[in-house]
Amino acid sequence: MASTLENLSHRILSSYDLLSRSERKLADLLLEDPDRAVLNNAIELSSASGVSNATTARFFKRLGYPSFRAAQKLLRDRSAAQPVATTAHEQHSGATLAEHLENDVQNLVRSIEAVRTDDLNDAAKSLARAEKIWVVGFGENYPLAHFARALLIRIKPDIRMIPIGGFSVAEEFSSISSTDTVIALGVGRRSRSLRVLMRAALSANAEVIYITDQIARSGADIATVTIRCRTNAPGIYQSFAAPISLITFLCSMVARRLGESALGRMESIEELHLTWDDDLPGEI
Amino acid sequence: MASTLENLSHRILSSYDLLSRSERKLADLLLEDPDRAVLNNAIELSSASGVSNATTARFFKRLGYPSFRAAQKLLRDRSAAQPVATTAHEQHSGATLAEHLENDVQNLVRSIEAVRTDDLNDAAKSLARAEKIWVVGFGENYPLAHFARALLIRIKPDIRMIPIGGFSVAEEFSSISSTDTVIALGVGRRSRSLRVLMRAALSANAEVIYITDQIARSGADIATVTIRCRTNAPGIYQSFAAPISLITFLCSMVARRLGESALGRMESIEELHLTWDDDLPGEI
DNA sequence: CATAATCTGATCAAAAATGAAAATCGAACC
DNA sequence: GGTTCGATTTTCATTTTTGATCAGATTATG
Repeated sequence: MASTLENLSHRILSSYDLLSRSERKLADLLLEDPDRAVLNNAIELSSASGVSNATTARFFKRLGYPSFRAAQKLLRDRSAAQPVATTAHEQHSGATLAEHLENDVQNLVRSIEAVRTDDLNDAAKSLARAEKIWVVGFGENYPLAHFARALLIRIKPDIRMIPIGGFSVAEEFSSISSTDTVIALGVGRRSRSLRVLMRAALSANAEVIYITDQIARSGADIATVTIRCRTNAPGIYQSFAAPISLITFLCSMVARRLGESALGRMESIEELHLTWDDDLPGEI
Repeated sequence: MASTLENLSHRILSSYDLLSRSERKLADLLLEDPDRAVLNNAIELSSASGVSNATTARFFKRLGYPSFRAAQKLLRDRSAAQPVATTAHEQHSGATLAEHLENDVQNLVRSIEAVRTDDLNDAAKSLARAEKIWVVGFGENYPLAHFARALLIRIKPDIRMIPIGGFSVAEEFSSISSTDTVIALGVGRRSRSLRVLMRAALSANAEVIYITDQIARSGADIATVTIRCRTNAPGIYQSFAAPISLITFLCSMVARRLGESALGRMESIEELHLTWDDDLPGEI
C-alpha cells in the first residue's frame, strides 16, 4: 500500500538491478549518505557522484519520482514526519532492509566521526606493549569480547578472556599486573561485574580500554581510554556494526605497531592451518 | 603486483563497479559458481546469464584476459596450482580511520544492494519455524557464530552451537533432524568441517542458511539459502561489519515472525537479568 | 516585488553497450 | 596435409546511455 510513501533507500534498493552505471554511482552515494538527497541540490549531487546533471534528473525519474524537485520535497516532508513514526509502533513491527541499512551506515559514520584519533592511538599503543591482554565482556558483550579476542590472538600470544566458561573470574583475574591492558566491552547493558573488574584492573595499575555506547559516562576513574560507539537500531537488537568496525580498526592499528612480530605470528598460524589441511581456498 | 595472478573471482570483484548491466549478470553468475567459467563454454555462459555471445567475449576481455579462450585456459591451469595462499604480505600498509570507515560503509552498502530480499525472507521463515537451530562456524567464523547465537537465543529456546568446546562435533550434530535449520558461517577461510556439516545437514533434510563472502559458490546442493557479504578490508583483517549487520537484520526478521512468543521470551530474560540485579542502567 | 539561483524538459550528438551475423579459429577426423 | 564442424572472435548496425546546452518555469532571497 505504502509504495508511494517508500523511502528513498527503498526505491533505490528495489530497482538497483535496473540502474545503469552512472545511475549506480548516484545510488551508491545516496545509500551511503541518504541525507545528501535533501541537503544537496541537484548540481552538488551530480558532481559528488561524477555524473552529469541530466543523469541526476533522469535518475530520480527512473526511481519513480515525477522529478528531482518533487523527490526532494517528498523526502523533506518525510524526514520531518519520520522520527515520530519510527518510535511509535514501528519499534517492534520491524524495519525494512533499506531502513536497517540506513541505520547501520549512520551508526558507523557517526561513531567514527565522534571518535578521537588520539584515543585510538593511546589504546593501540597500550595494547601493543601490553604483556597480557584481558578481554572482558559479560552478557550481550560476550560475543563482542569473543570477536576482539579472535582478532588479537592472531597478532599477540597472550590474550585472556573473561568470563571464560568453568573458571572463576576472580581467580583468573587475580593474575593481572601493571603491564597488562584490559579491553572492557560495555555496550548496552553494563553489568556490575564489568565495573568491578574495571576498578580492579585500574587499581592494579593496568590500563583499561573501555568500549561502550553513548550513554555511558567516562573519565580517568573509569578507564584509561574510552571509545564510544553508536548502537541505535530500530528493532529489538542493538546494532553492533560500529563496535565491530572500531574494534577491527583498533586491532589493525595494534598489528601495525607490532609490525614484523605480528606478521610472523599470522604467517605461522597460516601455516598451521595449511598443515591441518582444513581449508579449501575459494571453494567449498 | 600479483594482480594478474589473481583468480577469476578477485578480478571480477575488483572491477565490478566498472561493469555494465549485462556484464554484471555474467559477473553474478560466475561469482555464485566460479566453476562454470571452466566447465561451460561461452555459449552456455551467455545463455545461462541471458546475455549475448558477444558480450561474454567482451566481458572476459574487460577483466583483463586476452580472450575468453585464454581465460579458460588460464583458469584451468590455475585450478590445478590453486593453493596460492591469500597474499598475506603486501597488505599490511594500514589504512587511516577515514579509509577504514569508507571501506566498511561500502561493504555494508554493497552487501545489502546485492542481497535478495526473497532469500532473506526464506531464511527468516526457515529459522522461525525451525525446531532447533544450529549455528556453525569454525575458525574466524566462530565469533560470528557466537554472535548469531547470542541474538537467536533471546527469541528461541533451542539454539545449538557447533563446534562447542569439549564436545564431539559428530555426536552433537547427529541429533539434527529435518525440522531443524542450520546457519553456516563461511566467511573467508572455509573449513572442510563446515562443508561436511552442511552436506550432512542437507542430507538429513534440514535447511541450511549459508552466510559467506562473495567468492564462494552457491546452489541448492550447497545450501537452501545463500547470503553473500562483502568483507573487503585494507588491513590484515577482514571486515565483519556487513555479516554482522545482515545477521542482525535476519534475526530481527525472525523475531518479527515469531511475534508474541519472541517478545515474551525477551521479557522473561529481561526479568531474570533484573532479578540478578546485575545491570546498572545508564551508569557504571 | 525583483532578482538570482536552480530546476525542468527537450533536443542533440557523442560514446558505450548490445545482439545478430559474418569471419576466423582450432581440434578431430580422414 | 586437408577438411569439416563447432566454438570463438570480430564486425557492424541498432539501441541505450550519457553529457551538453538552452529556453522557460519555479523557487529562494532580499
